[in-house]
Amino acid sequence: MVAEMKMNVPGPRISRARFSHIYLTLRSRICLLDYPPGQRLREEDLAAEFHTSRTPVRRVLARLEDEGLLRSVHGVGTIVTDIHIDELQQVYQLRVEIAELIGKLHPVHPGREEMDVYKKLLSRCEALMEKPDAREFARLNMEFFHLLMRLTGNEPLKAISERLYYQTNRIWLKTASELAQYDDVLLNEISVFQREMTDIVAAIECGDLHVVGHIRRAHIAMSFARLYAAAHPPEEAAGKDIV
Amino acid sequence: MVAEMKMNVPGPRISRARFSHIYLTLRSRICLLDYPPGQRLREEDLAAEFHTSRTPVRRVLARLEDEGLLRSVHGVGTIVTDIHIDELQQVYQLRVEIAELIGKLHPVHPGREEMDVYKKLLSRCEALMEKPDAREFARLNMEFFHLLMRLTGNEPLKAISERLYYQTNRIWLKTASELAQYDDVLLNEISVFQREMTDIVAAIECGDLHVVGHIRRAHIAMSFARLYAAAHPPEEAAGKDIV
DNA sequence: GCCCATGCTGTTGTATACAACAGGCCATTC
DNA sequence: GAATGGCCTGTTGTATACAACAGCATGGGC
Repeated sequence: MVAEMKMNVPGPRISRARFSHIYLTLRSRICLLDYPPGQRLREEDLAAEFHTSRTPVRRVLARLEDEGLLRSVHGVGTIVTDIHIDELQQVYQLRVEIAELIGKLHPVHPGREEMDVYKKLLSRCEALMEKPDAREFARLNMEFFHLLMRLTGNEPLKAISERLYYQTNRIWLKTASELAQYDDVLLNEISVFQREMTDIVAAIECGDLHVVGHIRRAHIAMSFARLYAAAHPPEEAAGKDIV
Repeated sequence: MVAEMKMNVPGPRISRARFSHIYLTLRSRICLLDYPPGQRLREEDLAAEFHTSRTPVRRVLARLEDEGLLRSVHGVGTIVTDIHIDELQQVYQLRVEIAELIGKLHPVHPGREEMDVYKKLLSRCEALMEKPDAREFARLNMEFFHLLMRLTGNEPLKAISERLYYQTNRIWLKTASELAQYDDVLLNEISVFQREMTDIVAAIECGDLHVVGHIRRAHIAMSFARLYAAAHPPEEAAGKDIV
């Protein structure tokens, strides 16, 4: 009820809504590589696009910089940060540990209509197997993540998990786009993802949210291992050398 | 050499240093209750105090608002958030889980001079037993926390732990200041803290940083339990009712 | 006497002009 | 011809004027 009372506040609402809109839009563009690493963003361009001035835009950019997605340099520009799997190892290690807390802290069992959303994502994933598309895969991954976050009622946990997720989720698209065996890798990744979703949905239907955490943990760890292996070819000549 | 060239960059350095200074100062004031919950901060006053304009101050306030320490309301003011133990339960639950990760992820064993700092804090704690002082206790607690953070090399873990710590660490000072048996509670709390520090120092000297995490976890959980009990008297009439 | 409307005051949010800064271009010089 | 110095452009950081907003007091109407 307290939350609903806040909905009545009209003044700050439009301000916060605009901030949220710009923030989510830019974050999405960064994570889908619409703004690839190294891209320079001009504050005035963004201000014009969102029909506002630089001031609100700078608020958003400052937050994205806090989260490690941007870097503003005086006199140069605001640049999308580059990422490398080596620098993300710590984030992945933390994500692995925290993944288990979903389903452990304040577990929330989804209702029927929420399960339908899972089913819908699963069918979209099957369709993706027929017609692979990296961007759609990335979107699916993000939507699935946000759905998983609804399994816990612990708000700080949600916020932290989301922050860490968005610090790492670009790396897959970036690595994939640099790889030679693009289609093979993509198809394999989709297949793995499909299995993860299937397993997690099964675990939820069993009512055991702890298991969801374990599955998730395993998949995050394996995902990192695959990315790490792709960036560090095992001694002998690999398919393609990055760097 | 490349790193040293960046040391010559004067421009952004002073900007970031100023931001950091204002941020740390305000956060400290909030957490030491120099700015008690409900206090209204005027952006112009802060700007004058730090010899700058509202713009940089607003950057800091925005971040403190993100972290839940402030709340800006258009047309009203920027207000220090009020806190209640019930609303912090989720944060505490998360802190309990995350505490164990210190010493587990990328453990860093302190050197001799760092151990001396621990010893120095311990002696300050002993002195505090003789002459209890809530504010000095809070400071000691904060310094000890920051020292503990040096036990891990995982930077994201540090950042998250710090964020969660500062979301909760005011509640003790606030609860204590509202309590009747002020001195007794304070002395007991110092005593408990002294035991925690002693145990943790012993664990570090044994070289087992995992144990440090377990000790820390136990103490955070117990600290929450004591605060919760103080706010929710066990049915029958207690010493004093809050609310 | 009470109630409502309206203006007043003080605050945060926004827009914008200006300062500080980095990088590249070009002319000048050795 | 190459190197170096200064200028020039474009960008982010800062300061400040103005708009939007909430709360309160005050006065008029009933």
